[in-house]
Amino acid sequence: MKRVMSAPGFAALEILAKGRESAEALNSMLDQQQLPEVSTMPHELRGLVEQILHCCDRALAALSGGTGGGTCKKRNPEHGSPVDLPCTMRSKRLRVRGRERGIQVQNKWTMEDGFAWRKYGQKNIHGSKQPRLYFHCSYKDDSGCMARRQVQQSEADSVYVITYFGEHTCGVDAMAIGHDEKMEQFVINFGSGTMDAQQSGSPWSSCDDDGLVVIGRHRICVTHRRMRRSCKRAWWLLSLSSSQPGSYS
DNA sequence: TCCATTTGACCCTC
DNA sequence: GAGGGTCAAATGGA
Repeated sequence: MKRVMSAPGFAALEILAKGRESAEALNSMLDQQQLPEVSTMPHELRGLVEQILHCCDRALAALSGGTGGGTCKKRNPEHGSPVDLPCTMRSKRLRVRGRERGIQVQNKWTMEDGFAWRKYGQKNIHGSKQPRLYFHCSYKDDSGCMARRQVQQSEADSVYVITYFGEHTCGVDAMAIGHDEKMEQFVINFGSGTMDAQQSGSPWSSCDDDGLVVIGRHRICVTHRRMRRSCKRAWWLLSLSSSQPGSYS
């Protein structure tokens, strides 16, 4: 996916770099225990800091036109083209050679992260009471986005442990959209009508085939019906997360 | 009718 | 062979 860097793009890069710097500073403060009042939950804080850093890295990589930072493993490019394989029985699936190492993040309140995920599997893990859930990007079919994640709830403290694999190449970075804007600022426009997402019930009923979403200063063309559906879900999830104390929206 | 989720089976790695 | 990851048919909701 080729991108052209615009002036606002450079500005966003600058802001993201600054945000990353701040997160790193916070991380080092946690390392040195300089925040005694939060020492009761450094684990969660560490997870959040790592998540912020990860998000910044991904956003920076996306804006820079790359497919991701050097820390992320790429999936086997052959995956997802089962037609190339012998189709006897159900043996047309391909697997990645060797275990991938993902980026692990812990989240206390929700498994939502702003991206649109589609669940494709669930597995009871040996020695764990909580099942592990498997998700891939909702735009996998549309954009060939190979981002995946695994979610497992910790038995002890109900923390969601989320492990990310691969990079979002779908170009829809809902995380970047949702995290620096207040819900009150969200204006969502589908086709002809414009309305405040907070005031109306759901603005999505007015969408047409040339839908346009405007969230704060961000504009996203949504011409694919399935994509609009995912956006609708994302809007609903954002509404939910904004009402949860401590959520990172 | 379309799409997301569920779930059992298949396949791979260790 | 055990355990984990993914596929894809079945199912249900909008």
